[in-house]
Amino acid sequence: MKLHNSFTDKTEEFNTIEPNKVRMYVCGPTVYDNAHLGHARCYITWDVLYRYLKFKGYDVTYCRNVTDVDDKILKKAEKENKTPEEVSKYWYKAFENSMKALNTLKPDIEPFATKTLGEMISMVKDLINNGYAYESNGDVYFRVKKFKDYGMLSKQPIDQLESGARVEVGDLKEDPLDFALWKKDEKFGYKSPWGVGRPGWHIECSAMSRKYLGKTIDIHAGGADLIFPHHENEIAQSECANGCKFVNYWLHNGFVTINNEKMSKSLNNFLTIDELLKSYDANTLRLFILTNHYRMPVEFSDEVLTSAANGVKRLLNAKVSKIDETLDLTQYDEYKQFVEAMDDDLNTSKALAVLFDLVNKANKDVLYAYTLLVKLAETLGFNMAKTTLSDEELAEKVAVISSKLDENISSMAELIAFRKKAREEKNWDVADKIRFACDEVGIVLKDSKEGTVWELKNS
RNA sequence: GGCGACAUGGCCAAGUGGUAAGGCAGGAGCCUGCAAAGCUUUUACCCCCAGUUCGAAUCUGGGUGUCGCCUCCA
Repeated sequence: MKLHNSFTDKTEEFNTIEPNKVRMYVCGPTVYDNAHLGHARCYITWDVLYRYLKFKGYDVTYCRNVTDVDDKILKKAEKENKTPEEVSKYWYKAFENSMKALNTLKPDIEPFATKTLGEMISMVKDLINNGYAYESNGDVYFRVKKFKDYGMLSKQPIDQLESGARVEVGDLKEDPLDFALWKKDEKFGYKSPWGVGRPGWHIECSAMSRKYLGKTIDIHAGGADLIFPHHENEIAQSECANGCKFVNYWLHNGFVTINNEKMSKSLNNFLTIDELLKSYDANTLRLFILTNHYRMPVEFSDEVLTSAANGVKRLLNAKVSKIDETLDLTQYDEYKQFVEAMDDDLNTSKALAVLFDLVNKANKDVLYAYTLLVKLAETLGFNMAKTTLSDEELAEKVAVISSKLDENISSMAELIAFRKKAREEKNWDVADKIRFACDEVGIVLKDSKEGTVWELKNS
């Protein structure tokens, strides 16, 4: 398969370090507030990559960190008179719930920054020892100029960066470009060889990636806004500390915009995942996101979301036939087209076209179509299961219908049989009355030549 | 100022040299007691200009417009 590598700016054949094994790292959230649609795009995109790599048969280790030490968390803690741990724990839980609601798979490893401090400190020590970093009044900074490849990822000419950099009066840095590896903080800090302080944001990812995945990894992914300075700095730290290449493939997703502006916390124009899930379901958000290529910007609008919601209906309305586990799905053209599309730098838009083609075939009773549709749709993370009711819930609904009709009916099968008889007698008043009674409890009756089936509304 | 991305039918969107996938919305037809769903069918020469080529949405140059990064940010 091919993936677009931001480092080389080329779409390259994907080769793993170890045969059949993939180690991927995704920059996770800083947990201090609700996750919004922009986060959803990022984590759904990499969820699809994770799922697809597994689908391809790779043994994948997916690591996504949780940043739980950060200025924003501390600020919030002070404001709400809580400990930083309480704040980060609360918002991590919220994040986890949102991710679950979006039907994303849990990463294999979700390290917390505060639990990886040892690795960070040892990495900073290494950098000081080999001259890439220096201590300055309790802070530790990275000597950017010493790393000759600095700017390779973001393609920033180093002199341009310098002219744009702010030179602060009384700065503790040797050079304005230098960035913090460790920051003095006597109030909320942790013990270190340089006094009490906190790690810089960039070192967290370098350390967690090294601890859990190793010095050189296959994939490192995240939002495009992390390219500079975050990922640039990670490369500098990791390669200088480890003396080897850090990442083989850098992958970045595009932004969600709203009213033609990047959706972000600072612009305060974001829609949270939880809010959105009140109006649109997880499949809808996923379809909305996967309709676009992951590197393209995506403009949010209710119109587009509604369009996605209707698309999901078409997917789920595909005529159900029995899932046949014995089929060799790989032999079908649609399977090959799907794989070809996804192999081409995750062309989900094309892959979706294959899914819709299968919907059409399923509706025309092509035997393998439904089985293949479900299998491929689930590979993209769609939930193809029909919403169902527990026996108790259904019995309750039947009881309500029964009382409305003034009949003694104890099951849906009985109800449908009762209605069938009425229809055969062309007793339309009774048949319609049953339809309306069902409708009131959220059940839709679908008549066809083969008989009548019931479904839940909006599913 | 530096670096980069994008501009395809009413909306969204794929396609990166050979005469434009797919989804949504709309029209027409079929099916249908009703309802829902479904099936068939229908609408583009791809921002503008110049160039390369037998041939370009697709390559080159110029223009216009929109967005992003260069500070925390998915």
